[in-house]
Amino acid sequence: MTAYITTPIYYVNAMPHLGHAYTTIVADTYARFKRLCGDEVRFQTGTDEHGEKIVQAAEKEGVSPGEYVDRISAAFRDTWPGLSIEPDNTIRTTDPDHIRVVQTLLQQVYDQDDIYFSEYSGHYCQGCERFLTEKELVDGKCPDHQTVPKEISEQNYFFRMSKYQDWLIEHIQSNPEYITPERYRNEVLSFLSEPLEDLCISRPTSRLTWGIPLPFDGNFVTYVWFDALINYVSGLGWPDGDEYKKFWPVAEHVIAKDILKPHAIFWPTMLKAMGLPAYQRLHVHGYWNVDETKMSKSIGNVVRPGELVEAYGVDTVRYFLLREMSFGLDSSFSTEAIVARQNSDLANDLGNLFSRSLTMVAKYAGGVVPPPEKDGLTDQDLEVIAAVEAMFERYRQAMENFSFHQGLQAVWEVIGLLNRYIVTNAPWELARDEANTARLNTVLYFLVEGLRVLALVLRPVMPVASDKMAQALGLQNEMASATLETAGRWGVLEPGTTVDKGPQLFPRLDKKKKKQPQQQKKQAKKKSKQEAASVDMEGMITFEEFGKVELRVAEIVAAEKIKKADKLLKLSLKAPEDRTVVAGIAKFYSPEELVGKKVLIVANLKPAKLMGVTSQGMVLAAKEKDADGNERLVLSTVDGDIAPGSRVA
RNA sequence: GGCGAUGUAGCUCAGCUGGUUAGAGCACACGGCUCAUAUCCGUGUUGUCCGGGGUUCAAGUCCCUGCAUCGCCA
Repeated sequence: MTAYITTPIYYVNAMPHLGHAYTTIVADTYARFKRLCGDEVRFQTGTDEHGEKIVQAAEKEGVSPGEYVDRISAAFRDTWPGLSIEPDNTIRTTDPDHIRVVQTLLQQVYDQDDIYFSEYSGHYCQGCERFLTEKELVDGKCPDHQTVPKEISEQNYFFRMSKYQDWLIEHIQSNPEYITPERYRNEVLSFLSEPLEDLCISRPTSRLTWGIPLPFDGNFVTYVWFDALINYVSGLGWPDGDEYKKFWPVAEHVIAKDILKPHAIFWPTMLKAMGLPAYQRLHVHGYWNVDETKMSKSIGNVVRPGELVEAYGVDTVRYFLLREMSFGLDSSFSTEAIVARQNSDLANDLGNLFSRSLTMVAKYAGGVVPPPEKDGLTDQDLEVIAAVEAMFERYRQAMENFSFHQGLQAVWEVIGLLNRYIVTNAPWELARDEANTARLNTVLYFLVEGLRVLALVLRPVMPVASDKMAQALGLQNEMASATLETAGRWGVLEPGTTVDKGPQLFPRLDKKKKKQPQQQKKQAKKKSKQEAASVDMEGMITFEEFGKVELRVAEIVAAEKIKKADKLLKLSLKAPEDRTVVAGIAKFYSPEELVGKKVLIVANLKPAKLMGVTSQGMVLAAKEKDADGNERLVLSTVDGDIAPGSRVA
């Protein structure tokens, strides 16, 4: 059996963060799991290095794009070893081999007339690196970048994606596992229920030169997806490479939900057009929220993988990420949560089980694994065997389906059972009377054999810890080559092995003195202050928290009702930049009377779409209810004339 | 606005095709043990299973509706 697992290639306009780490850890864990199953595995990650944003980022730093991508892609590659991530290949879209493959495939698709030349005009936003539709614009501006897009009319090459729409729908419907979890499969099918447009795949060199030239027209470079997605086959040495032949038929991709469309729609249709078989499975995961909010550079809560490892150790980080997130859904990351997992799951349950078991083997059996009795196994013994076997089954199934949290739950049930087994069998009491030696030996053997099984199944998730466990059990050589086939059942451990407890596997973290990742120190300090305050001042916020809210004076320059919404008005404000804000005041103010008023707004509120209009902030108003329960709403304003945009504090 | 998902203990979540007293982990309280990393084991508390209606002998589980949150689309 073979397996091929990939991560997306990461765009090198930013440094690696938690999200990159998670995707790659998932792929690495799956790769290790498949190896544990005895499969021949190839695991590929890499970096996406072309495009306008790269050119801009390089310019900003005063270096050439080439130098820039060398540096950032190296940062990605250097991140992986610290996370126990061991890819077989780290591809770069600037690799000459990759470029050659992209050009060959482009030419092929072009020759069969699936790429055509056409004129296109529209609003091009440089920040987004794409054309925006009329509907996306807010007051003629890009809602994300607050800039007026350029009117560009240009000719480009298009891929006839629409031609393959029916095939794709059929393919997804007849392959239920093609896109998982199911919610994303449904999302794609729902998207495909509307006609698909063709895909623009080029940029004129007048605008962008940092890309792969189209083989059939030197005035253009490839734009994004043809360049990026093809990495999955170019990295295998398509068309003649042994790797390609061996691994492409079993390809599986891991992605985050933000790039679902390119992977679930562009890529399969591209493959179809290129005459290559479809990949087997696409695994889509959610986002990590950090302390309840979305991770973002502007909020400054970006979590750096290296700092996490420094603070908690690689095994805890990997375990936490895989255990905490239900694959497919969003999850929250917080230092509290990771400390809780480390202490309760790893230190108390698993670490302590190792420690107490091996101490007893040392104390009561001279540090050598004693033989179990041949007969006379008790119900407890049989329960352990049955539980371990059931766990193997569930574990296998769960890992195979990317339900890592469930796989780990299954493992932890065995850990719990072994801890109970110790109490019910009380080896320290058996040790008091030599008549019980045979029984004591059985109990000790069962414990160590249980530990061996744990070290085995935890290998894909916590490779370093698994090595330490194997070493403590005196099985480092056996474990290195073990598979579920050869070692994944009860009773494989040979009596007579010398065990050596070694240092603590997972130290408990003192909640108060816990180590903090460097960049989170400030935040944490702030937090502990808040916590202290919250003890006796429920509901109060700190000055810092208040400081996060940016209040400004804004002048209303225009107002109009939003169709189909009886409460909402669309306001155009000057603050001092132009912005659009949707306000729920239509029942209390007419559009006409609002123009010219100066109101207070929250200027740094996350933009939100209301009835199709993107609102960039909110207008403050006072609300009251009279005795009859009728609501009244009055806009807030300032006492005196002041320039729009003035900060309120 | 269209389609879809979600809403279960203080927190994070399991609950498949409707079936006896609704579960797990964490947290909390009490008790036990001493091999162990002040760890482990046992017992216990907390739930209008989002609200409202309906189908049924029986609904957290099905249907309708409302609210909230989220996603995709427009």
